[in-house]
Amino acid sequence: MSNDPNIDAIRSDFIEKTGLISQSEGLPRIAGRIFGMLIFDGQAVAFADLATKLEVSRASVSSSIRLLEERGLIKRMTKSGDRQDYFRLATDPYATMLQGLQKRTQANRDEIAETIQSLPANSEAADRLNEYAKFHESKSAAIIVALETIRAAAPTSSEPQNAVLKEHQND
Amino acid sequence: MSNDPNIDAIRSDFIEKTGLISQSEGLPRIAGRIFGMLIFDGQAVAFADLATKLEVSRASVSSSIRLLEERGLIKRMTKSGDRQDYFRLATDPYATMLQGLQKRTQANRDEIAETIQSLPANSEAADRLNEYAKFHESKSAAIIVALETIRAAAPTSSEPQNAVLKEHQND
DNA sequence: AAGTTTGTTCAGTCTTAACTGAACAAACTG
DNA sequence: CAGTTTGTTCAGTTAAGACTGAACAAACTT
Repeated sequence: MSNDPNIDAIRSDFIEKTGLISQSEGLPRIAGRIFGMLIFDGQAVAFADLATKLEVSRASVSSSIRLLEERGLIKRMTKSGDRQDYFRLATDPYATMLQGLQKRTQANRDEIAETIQSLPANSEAADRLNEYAKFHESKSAAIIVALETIRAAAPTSSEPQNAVLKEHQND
Repeated sequence: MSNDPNIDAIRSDFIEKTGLISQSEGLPRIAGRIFGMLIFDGQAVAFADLATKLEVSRASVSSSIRLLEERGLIKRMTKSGDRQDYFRLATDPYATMLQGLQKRTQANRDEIAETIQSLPANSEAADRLNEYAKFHESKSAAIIVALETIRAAAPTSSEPQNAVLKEHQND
């Protein structure tokens, strides 16, 4: 947090926003707030600080962290001389989010395509199911376009934000 | 339903799939099943049949129907000589779904843009928030592309499926 | 009129998942 | 070694919203 009370208010506000947005995308609200905090602060944040500043239990932090890690949106870091884990945004979290969304959309399309395949050849329902499949298909295609846009526009800075922190090797 | 037990199984399967897909998109499962049933059957389905065939209460049908109507995904019809309401898919439900998604995405982007505006000019957080805003922006733009694709590809048949049914004028 | 069919509403139940506190294991410190 | 800090796990609570049954109003039928 900053020493400017005004900025702190904006920050809290932003964190709440990301919490709500993430919730609408199927993540728990706390995970969204963590994500928002990492965006706003820009530096690696300590595990304990996440719990303290967001006023949630360590258990909640732990499980939300796990979700965000699994989705490739954040990275766990360590700091020599400090036993705590630190977290920062992954290198290109937005591309990764889009990629995940695209995969799920494509999976939906494939499921519908399967249903169509299993239909007898003359089935008059096939056309309508196909419309539905095409909907998912074009959604998927569009997300790929968005992915390319974002990847082109983001030659993401390769500088680590803090030389003392180093990537944690997990599995 | 058809008289072919095989097709009936495929049909039920499909209806369950649409239920799950819709659920992942923030609609109640029953609403998704109704949507799926309307896709598969192709004809207008009576209110009572929705409750019976999906084995859910009329109350659930009523509220899910309301959601689907509000989103512009289905239409209520009447049949002269029949007191029941009938339902069919709206003319281009997929375009409408994409439009809704696009609006919500754009609204998210705008909220973030607002936060950025409220930040003092020299704030070092601005760049990171802007990345986040651009993510939503390109997602929104991509959905518009999908919309155009779908609208171009769907010169939707203008023939009513059943001459006896007529559009219900609601408000 | 009384009775029926229809869809909605509302209060309450049920389900699911988010969230918590406490117990725990691992890694440290003294 | 005993004691602390750290993150995870697990059992249980809480909260949100999906779903139901019953009461209801409106539009019919007889």
